[in-house]
Amino acid sequence: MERINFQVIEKKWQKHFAKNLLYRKEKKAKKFYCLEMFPYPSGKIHMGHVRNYTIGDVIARYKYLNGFNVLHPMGWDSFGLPAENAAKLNNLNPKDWTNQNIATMKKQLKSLGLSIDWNREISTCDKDYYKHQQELFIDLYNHGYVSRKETYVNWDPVENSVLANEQVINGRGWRSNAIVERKKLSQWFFNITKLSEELLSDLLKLNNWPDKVKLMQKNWIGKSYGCEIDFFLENGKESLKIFTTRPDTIFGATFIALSVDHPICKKFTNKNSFKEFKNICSKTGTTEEALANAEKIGYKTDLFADHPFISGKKIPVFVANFVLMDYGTGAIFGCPAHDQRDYDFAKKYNIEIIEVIKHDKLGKLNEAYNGEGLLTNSEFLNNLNIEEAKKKIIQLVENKKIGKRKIQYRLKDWGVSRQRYWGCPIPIVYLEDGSIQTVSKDDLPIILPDDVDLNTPGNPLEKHPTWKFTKDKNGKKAIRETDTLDTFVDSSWYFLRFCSPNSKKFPFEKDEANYWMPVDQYIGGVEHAILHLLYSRFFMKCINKMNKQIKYSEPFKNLFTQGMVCHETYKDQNNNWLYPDEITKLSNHEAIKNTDKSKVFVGPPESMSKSKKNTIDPEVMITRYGADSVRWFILSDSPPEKDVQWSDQGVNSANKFLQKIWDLNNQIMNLKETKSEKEKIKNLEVQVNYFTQKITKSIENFQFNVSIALFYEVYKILRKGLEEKITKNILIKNMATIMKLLIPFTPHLALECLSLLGEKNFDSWPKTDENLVSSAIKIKMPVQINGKTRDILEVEKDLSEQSILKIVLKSTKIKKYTENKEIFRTIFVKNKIVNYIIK
RNA sequence: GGGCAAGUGGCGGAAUUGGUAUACGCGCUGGUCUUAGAAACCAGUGCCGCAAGGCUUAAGAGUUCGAGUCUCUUCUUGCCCA
Repeated sequence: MERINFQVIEKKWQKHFAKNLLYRKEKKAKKFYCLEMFPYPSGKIHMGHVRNYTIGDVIARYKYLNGFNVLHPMGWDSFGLPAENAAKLNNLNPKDWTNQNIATMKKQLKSLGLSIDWNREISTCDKDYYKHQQELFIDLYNHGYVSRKETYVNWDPVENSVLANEQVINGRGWRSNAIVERKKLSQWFFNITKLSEELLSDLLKLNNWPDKVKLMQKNWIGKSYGCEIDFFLENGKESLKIFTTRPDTIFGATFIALSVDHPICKKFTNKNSFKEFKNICSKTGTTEEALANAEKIGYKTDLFADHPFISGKKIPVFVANFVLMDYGTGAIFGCPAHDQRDYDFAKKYNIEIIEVIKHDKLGKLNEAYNGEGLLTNSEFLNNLNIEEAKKKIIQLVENKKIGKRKIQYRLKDWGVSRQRYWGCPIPIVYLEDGSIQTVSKDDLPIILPDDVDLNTPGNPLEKHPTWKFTKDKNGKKAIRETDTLDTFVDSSWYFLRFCSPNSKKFPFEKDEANYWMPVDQYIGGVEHAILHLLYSRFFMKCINKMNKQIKYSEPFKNLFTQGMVCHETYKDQNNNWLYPDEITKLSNHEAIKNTDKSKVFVGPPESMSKSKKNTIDPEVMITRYGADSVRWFILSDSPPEKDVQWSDQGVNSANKFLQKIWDLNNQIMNLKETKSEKEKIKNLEVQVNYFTQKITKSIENFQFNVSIALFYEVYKILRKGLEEKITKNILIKNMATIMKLLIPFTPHLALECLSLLGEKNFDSWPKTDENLVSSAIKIKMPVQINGKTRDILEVEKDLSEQSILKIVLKSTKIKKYTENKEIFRTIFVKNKIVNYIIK
């Protein structure tokens, strides 16, 4: 068997891909924008990238072969903290480190044979990119989508720096291990909450997004209906506006809790006891989870409020650590019987507990009850269910003019300030009189300085000797904003930039954006289900509103979330992780360490990560087996939306099969002229047509693992055709059909085979002859007795019940069961099944 | 604690959506070739049984001529939110 040299043909065809893009000359052709989430240039590509970009490549090539004008670009999400850390470690500039990684990874991606249009490559850390981002920031600012607010951040006192929520682990900084504090800082925000309702309701339009992702976004936005109610303080002049989603429990209200930042707390700021309390509060983190798990503590004020529906009832006012100023009104009423936090709080501070919802353990409460039930102890609300009671009480509150029904969202504004160097500078200056100005668009880009000191803690731009000193539009002294933008901003509009990546004037050219957008197929990991996708939707909506010439308000028409790539983990006797090539497997569950032959503990497959050392380097695999084999394997073993387990045997067998295809192709070409009967020819053509249909359908359904199973089957049919010496031209024609179907999966091999077969047309998808298949193909019809299959008939399609029954009568297998028995019912479903019910 | 998925051989997984369960691949077993290994090829491979046959889609019930697929209960495992 002649073996193919993958390295040689892959290089050859990759040169071809670099010149031949997936464009149609006719601009009239229907467009298809295929986009995979762009990578962070961390150093080398990993198997997750291989899977993501292979899936995208199959779709892009398939659409192209079906006549679409395809946009399939790639870029780099190249700002972010890892570059700063790596730069410190290696004594490099983040820019150099990043660009080195980009060069490496680009070469690796090319070696996969992806159909990417590299002319459109963008990099978010490139000033030509972030210049336009600064412009967008100014536009958003001018349209009221940007604001500056004081807010609490996670502050690492050792690093002198703000931490993102995910950088806080068990209340400590991920790097310094210092206890994280809450610190109030002035930060820039994108006012995403202005569009909460639209972001929620437009989810209904996204018919081709996974339900799972839509649900996650829905929960994240968290729309709830509630009520604001004024509680008057004893003096009768001042009132506290509280927000609640459970107004039905108002008769169970036994205390009021305020956020430490509530305006009324100014009354106590001089008291030492309050200062001390506030200080303790600042020690808890800012996440919802941190607050939920933190011990509930309160500060009892000397204030009392009047219960709005029970005359004469006084309710104590507390300040509590679990009430947040940026949710609702910063004040709640506590109903300990039916809210666990309130219950914990009431137990601790000896507050009255009144149950107002009937349930099994009424009167014997040992935790809050928040299930269904009828109202009790609630005067005019008694015996209503929760929904009825909510309606009635809100009506009364509105009648009494002490509050109103209110819709509340869990979604918070998007804080975009980062006290970091390696990010997009914010185009804002501060004047000496304290006023704030946006930088003139003519002065963009504001370029990051190269000469920064990353080795002392704190914000590098702030400490730069000269960078921040500048002048405003009128020549007045000014200081630049030294925070940079969250890197999620960079990825919130890159899909628009790809439409016209070289535009000097605009972030994107309107005509190009209107032609290519929305993205027809977006592919990426489910880990971006909430933030990245929500922020991108927000940007698209803002751009649509700010500039009516952009037609679209949703960026991604179809979304596909692929699963992760997993591998077993290995640990040695000392509990250290081992790389797969440091061990030798003896059996499925046993392995030994290569160095000292000691026993290795084999762990279950987990998603590949450097920390667990269960990674496989794609470059090594591509060198060993070729890109086509790696692509083939990564698609073959699992449905794309599920996790896949990497297996060396799997990729090896992929390689073997591709060798067989190559061998078959050669044998067909080397065949001496043959001639066979018409019957055999027809049979082969029917089969190839049939598989063409099935493979096409499986691609449309994103079932690439099924496509691959079908290729194995159709290979056997062609191989049989060769052995039966079917007419050479027919074999060539049918082999070429299958090789065209193979282009999206293993483009190098498929194109090499096609060119040897003498095929000139490389860019159309095989058409199938539906009639040929349906008229010629015999179907297998199971014959059941009492629902159990007893025989399988091979019959022509569309036979009537009568003709089928005639054939059934001849079956000895069936006779055995029907002899001397009464058939009292026959079920016949055309082309499907016959079922006799006998006694 | 709440919500959403999912559970099919030794393993990854198929099943034209209610109609042959276990396609295809891996692994395993036996054989051919080879000095040997690798590779290649042939045959077998859900379970029980010598066989006829019976059983089998996490467990149990239900609807149906017929259930992996629909309904209910229970269990288990993931993911998201708390």
